[in-house]
Amino acid sequence: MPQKKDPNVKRIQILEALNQCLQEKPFDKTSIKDIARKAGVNHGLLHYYFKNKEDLLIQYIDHVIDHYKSLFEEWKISANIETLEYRQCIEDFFEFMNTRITLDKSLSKVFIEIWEIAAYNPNIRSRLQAAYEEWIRVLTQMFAPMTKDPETARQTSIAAVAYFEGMALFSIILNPKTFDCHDILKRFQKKIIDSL
Amino acid sequence: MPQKKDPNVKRIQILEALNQCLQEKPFDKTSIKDIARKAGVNHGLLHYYFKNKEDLLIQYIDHVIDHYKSLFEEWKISANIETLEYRQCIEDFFEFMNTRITLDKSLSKVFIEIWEIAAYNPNIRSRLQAAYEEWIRVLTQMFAPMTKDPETARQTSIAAVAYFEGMALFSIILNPKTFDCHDILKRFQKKIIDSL
Amino acid sequence: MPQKKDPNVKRIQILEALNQCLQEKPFDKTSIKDIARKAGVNHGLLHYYFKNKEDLLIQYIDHVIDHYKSLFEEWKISANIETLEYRQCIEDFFEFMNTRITLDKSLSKVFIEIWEIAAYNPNIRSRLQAAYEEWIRVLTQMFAPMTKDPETARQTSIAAVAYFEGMALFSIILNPKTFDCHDILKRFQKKIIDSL
Amino acid sequence: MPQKKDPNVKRIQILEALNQCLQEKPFDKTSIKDIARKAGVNHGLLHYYFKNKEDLLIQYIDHVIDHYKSLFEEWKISANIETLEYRQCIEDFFEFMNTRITLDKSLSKVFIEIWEIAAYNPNIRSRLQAAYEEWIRVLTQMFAPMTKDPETARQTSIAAVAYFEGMALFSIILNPKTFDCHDILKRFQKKIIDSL
DNA sequence: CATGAATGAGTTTTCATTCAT
DNA sequence: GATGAATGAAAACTCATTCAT
Repeated sequence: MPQKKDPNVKRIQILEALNQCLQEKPFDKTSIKDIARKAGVNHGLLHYYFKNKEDLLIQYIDHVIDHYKSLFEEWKISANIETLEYRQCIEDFFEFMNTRITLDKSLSKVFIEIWEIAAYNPNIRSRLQAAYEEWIRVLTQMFAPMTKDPETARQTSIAAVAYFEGMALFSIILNPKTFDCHDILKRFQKKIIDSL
Repeated sequence: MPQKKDPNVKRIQILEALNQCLQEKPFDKTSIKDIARKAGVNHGLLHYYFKNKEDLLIQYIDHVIDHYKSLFEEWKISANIETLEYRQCIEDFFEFMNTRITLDKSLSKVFIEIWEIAAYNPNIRSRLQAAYEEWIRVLTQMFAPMTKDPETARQTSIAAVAYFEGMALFSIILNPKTFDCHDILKRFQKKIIDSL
Repeated sequence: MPQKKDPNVKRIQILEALNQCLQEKPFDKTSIKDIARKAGVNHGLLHYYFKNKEDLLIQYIDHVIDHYKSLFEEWKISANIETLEYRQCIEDFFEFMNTRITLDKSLSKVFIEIWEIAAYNPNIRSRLQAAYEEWIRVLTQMFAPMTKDPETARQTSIAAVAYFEGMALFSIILNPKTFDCHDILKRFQKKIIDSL
Repeated sequence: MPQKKDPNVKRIQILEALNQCLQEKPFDKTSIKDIARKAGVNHGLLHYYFKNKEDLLIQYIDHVIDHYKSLFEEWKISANIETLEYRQCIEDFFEFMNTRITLDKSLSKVFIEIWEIAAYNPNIRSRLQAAYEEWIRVLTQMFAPMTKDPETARQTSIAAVAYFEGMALFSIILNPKTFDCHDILKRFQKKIIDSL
């Protein structure tokens, strides 16, 4: 017996199709028909689920950010934060970040695309800002017990996230043969912790 | 009587027009006519100076990178590197980077656009790689005398440049009221130097 | 317990919804979904009650013409025609026309739309012709006792109806502040009667 | 040797193509490609000469109204108005109206279309209003010397134009076999003149 | 060199219609 | 009867590119 149709199923199927398309072409060069083809649905249907291409984009970016967040929630549960020392907790978190986010090439590629869109589109930018602010806030809370003042914790967080994003960028842009991304990430994460 | 015009004059006029256009719209949404209008020339002429839109883009990116490099050459001359201590030299270079490049918002905006294009276009990507490689090499040479081994110098360079690019990104994406970009840049540049 | 619903109830509900839609947009720019929304029914249902959009249009126009006719029948009953003089009867009829039809702005607006459709669609045109023919016939009968020959009565009827339709058009198209539609209508209706 | 190209030549060629299209289909059902085909030009060119379909429509309607006006100017010159009696002048003008405008079926068909568009589009409506106001003003000036007060002249003009437009409508909508449009027009034009 | 008219491919979007549930 | 997901045709519009002048 077919279960009751959840309109979200197809909505997410389309968002995932867009995600795949963004591995090949930037959003502006990806046509509605490209996405529909990849999703295996009729292109007209995209306009049934999404008001227009911009709406699809916004929902996609929210979806990516949500994915990000749920990865973090997942980690929090499995990491048993309460049982860890401050330092250990940060180290674990960095490792989670590295393997699940910063070095996830398809995620990084998508994020370069999102940065560019956000640079020109204030609506998208404010959504992205909120996500970064939250990420920075989480990190600030982790750093706080180890720093002499909250401002230092916040500044370190911003610098750390900037560093991660720069490395994510390089993982896509630079020739992977010429440097070991994970290695460099870890080395300077250690320095960040030591410097607190 | 005016002597024969240098075809480069108009070529660069067009490239600068594109630069201005990119402050408003991404390349894919900027039409040939937009650029021609901003350059004050007929749109048909763009196809005389550039084979096609992609060729214009490539020449533009080369032009941006050249601009970058000449900024650096300029600094090298005015900084009297030979007369400086290692540490002082690096500090001066960082300050030059910060004020002339990383915190130049219009340059950062353009770079976000170039990253995105490079992420999808191997031809552009290899050009961008070469520029980053050179930049990293310059920094590595500066760091080398202060580190115990060349690998450390190179890794530190990559991490430093990643950090700068991340901060450039944040200067465009994040709300400028919520953090002081220059302040954070300087603070962690000091840490980088100390850690060598 | 509700008895079986009369399918006509919903049919007319849809036709009335179309009538409302036509106050805002022409038929070609009114979508099936617009009409369904205004009628408070599912859009798929429109294809149960009407073969297609053209069929809906035809039924709508028949419905408007029927409405017209029943207005007239209503008037005939309440006016006690038999008790009136010829002249009085015509004057009363004109007044009924003016207030209930010609100066009913929403009706006039719909009629301008119907004229346009009829101009291009022979099927609609023949329906509209029949309605005008009947209207002209009614008027001819009223005029006949006062004219020297039936042909004069008929020609006067046609001219009179053309005049009314022209004034209905002007009530929608011209700036209402620049002329008093009712005033002009009455003045020349008097002349028509006098000229018989 | 080809004469210098006047961009108006092609512009008007396109407007005339639209005019032909409007004999077959209403504007909303006429596609840009239909018009381009009839004009014998590429459809993309229509967007070169006209900002969009609405702009094309507006220019078309202005063109029709201008055509109307130049017909009138032409008549004024050939009619030797100054040499005519008031009554003769009006009679001549009515005859000009009948043969060149009211009974020009293709013009009437187009006007029914314009009425409909004007009923829904305030921009078009105000253009049409201006044209009717001018026409009414011209007629008012002709009537004025023969009426006891200017208001009567104006009201008679409005009624007369309404009558002509109603007859133009009937020339398209009613079965031409059932009445003689020109005959009826003339008969009641005479009555109008007599009643002044 | 410079102009701007002309082309045609490609894009988003709308919408009547169908149909399984 | 009623619903809403799904389809596909057709529309307006954009734009890089070409080319005659």
